[in-house]
Amino acid sequence: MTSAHPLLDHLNDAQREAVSAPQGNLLVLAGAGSGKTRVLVHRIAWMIEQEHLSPYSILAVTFTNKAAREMRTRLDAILSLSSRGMWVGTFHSIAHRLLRTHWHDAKLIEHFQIIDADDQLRLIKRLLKDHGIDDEKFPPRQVVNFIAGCKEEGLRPPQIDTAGDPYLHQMVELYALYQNACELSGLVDFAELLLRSLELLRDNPALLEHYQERFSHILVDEFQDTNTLQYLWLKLLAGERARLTVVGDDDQSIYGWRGAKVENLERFRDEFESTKVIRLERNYRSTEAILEAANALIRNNTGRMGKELWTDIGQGDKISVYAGFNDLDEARFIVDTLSRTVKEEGLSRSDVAILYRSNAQSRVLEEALIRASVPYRIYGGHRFYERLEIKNALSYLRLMVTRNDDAALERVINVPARGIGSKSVERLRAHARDEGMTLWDAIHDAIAKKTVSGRAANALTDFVNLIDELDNETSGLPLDELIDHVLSKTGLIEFHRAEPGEKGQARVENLEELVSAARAFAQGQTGVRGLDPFEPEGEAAGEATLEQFLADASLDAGEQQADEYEDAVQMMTLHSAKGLEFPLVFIAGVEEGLFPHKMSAEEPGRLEEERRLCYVGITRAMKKLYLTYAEMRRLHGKETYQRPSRFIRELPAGLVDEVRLRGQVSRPMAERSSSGYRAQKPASGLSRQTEAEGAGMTLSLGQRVRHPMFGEGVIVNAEGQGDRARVQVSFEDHGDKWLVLGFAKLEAL
DNA sequence: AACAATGTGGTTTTT
DNA sequence: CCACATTGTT
Repeated sequence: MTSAHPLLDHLNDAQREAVSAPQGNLLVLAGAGSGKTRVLVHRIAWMIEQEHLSPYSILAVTFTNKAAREMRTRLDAILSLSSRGMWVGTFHSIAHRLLRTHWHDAKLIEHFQIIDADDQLRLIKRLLKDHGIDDEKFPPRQVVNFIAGCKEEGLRPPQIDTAGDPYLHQMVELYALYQNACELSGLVDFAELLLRSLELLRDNPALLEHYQERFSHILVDEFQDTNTLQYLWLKLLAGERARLTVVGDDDQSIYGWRGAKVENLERFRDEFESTKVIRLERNYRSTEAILEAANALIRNNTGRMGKELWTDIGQGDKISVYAGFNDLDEARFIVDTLSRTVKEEGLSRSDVAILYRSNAQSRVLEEALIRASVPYRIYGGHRFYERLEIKNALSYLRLMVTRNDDAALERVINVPARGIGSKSVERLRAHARDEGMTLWDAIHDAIAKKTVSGRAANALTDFVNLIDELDNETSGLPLDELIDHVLSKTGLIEFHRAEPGEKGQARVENLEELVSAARAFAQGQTGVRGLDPFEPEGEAAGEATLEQFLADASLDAGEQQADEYEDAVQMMTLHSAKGLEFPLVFIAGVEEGLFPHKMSAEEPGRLEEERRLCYVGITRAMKKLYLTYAEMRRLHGKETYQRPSRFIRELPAGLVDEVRLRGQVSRPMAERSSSGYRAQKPASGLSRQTEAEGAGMTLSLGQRVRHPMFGEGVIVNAEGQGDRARVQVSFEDHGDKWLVLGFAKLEAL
């Protein structure tokens, strides 16, 4: 087919329609694997090349830095002119940019710093202690969530109606205290970035007018993940004139627990003028079997916007469900199966993903992989910039930029130990609180007024001198040399090197990595900025500043790096798997209580989110999908009986191939009477039966056996010992099955 | 100020 | 069971 424009080549009808839709508000409901990024990128290119829009008037918003980078890269690849001048970034990075540029109007200090969840938690803990508030009644975590929740709804303390509820009243009080502390220290948290920038625009009509005038076209990715604040932010920025293209999938909304509002999709359709809706339902990723299973599963949810994935790739293999005897058996099965498949199908190990609901599940799987010498890579866990040694280093750097950064100061005032113990810090805090000043100022004040002991005063003097000297000595140095100097002069390198075992070594390497990261940042950063009349003069182009580096570190936690070059099996939670695809996928622990997780099982809304999570997992698979579960699992140290997840039952029977039928193998029929699968642990009856069965069985390959349900067959494989011994029997009418000798009623022939 | 003993709780986490 | 945080001990 010949297209009107090369940008429309190799697109299907729906994609083409989305790319070339006339200027106006557009909602693209893009199913998994339907080429949504492609559509987004091509639409932007279309606007520029076909409709002669300036890149300067386009704003593209994503949730992750990775997505932003990918979009920029792909744009530059298809665009004939540079995408410079176009804003592409995450909600947070764009908000940050606005605040940096207009810090004064935003009522911030010029060198404000960003604090992460960890800093936030520490700050809250300190506040609770300082004000003698019971941290049992007000768990710090909950307080942090409450504050973030309020901000995400766009609420400031005075606007919150406590309705006479003393608990709520206290929470709001804490919110106010926390906010005060942040203001004093020049700290801004993630939610604050957004709320502040919204308030900045709302309260400065001229500024708002400027940006509304500029951004005539706004595009948003993963719209189902936006929260109320982000929605309001977009709406404000868009004003009456701008045209929005938003892309999302209500069926892949899995961050509701973090404030994301799927409803924003419908809200957008209803509130933005004459929004056109286009569905991308053709999937280029998975087999029919996988898509039909996913479709069937998600049909159990209510209130969907409606979408059915389809493909012409072909039917493909059925989905295999494996019932592990226990979690170890489940892991063994996964490792055996993936090793065999990689070998037989010629896959790379990185074509294989093992997905799970919670991180705790990775352990058993890891051990099985190690035992089989299969290289693997785990995503998630601690990110680079969140590591202790890195945060220590960054805290020194932050103090160099902003002495008032209490969060940073608290972290490193005695790291490495320099004789400023908890008592001294306690006293300083009290001093700071009484005088309404920051810790940095309190140190000076206390020394001047001699309210600290001589020894403490000396140590404190050394500390403030250290920071000042660092600042002076490094001015004008390239970023990496600057950091290198700070690391050695503060003694951080030595401090971490002295830590016992491998840990110290690893930490030093991470610190060295930080220096390299700074070097890379400096190289990538030079001369990218400029063009914006509202941007500050001077420092714009030229060398990367420490401040820019710190902001980048806060807003982009850094890819998980570790043996990136080795071909390894990919392990991650279902949440982190969103957006990825793999030829071979295992979803482990598909059990009631685990997935859906017990914390989410009662509330219908949360259960539906778990189901969407399962949908996300299933649609990651391109060619073959395995769902596995364990009938017995070690959870929190004790053995628990697990039931297969309801999600397995929701898959059409015709698409499912039970690798080993649950129940047949794991428990004798007699044990299953009383209360279904919650049956008590098989006790005395088990061992007796094992002996009886075991005694009569001669275990040899090729042995003919009879099973009460499957009839006659031949033993083709065996493994294990005692009552855990399992044999693989090739039945005449039922194919191959693994049976546990201790349970299955096999009769030698 | 470092270390052991003891207690507690244990989804998911783009920024 | 195991990772952590807080308490008590030297």
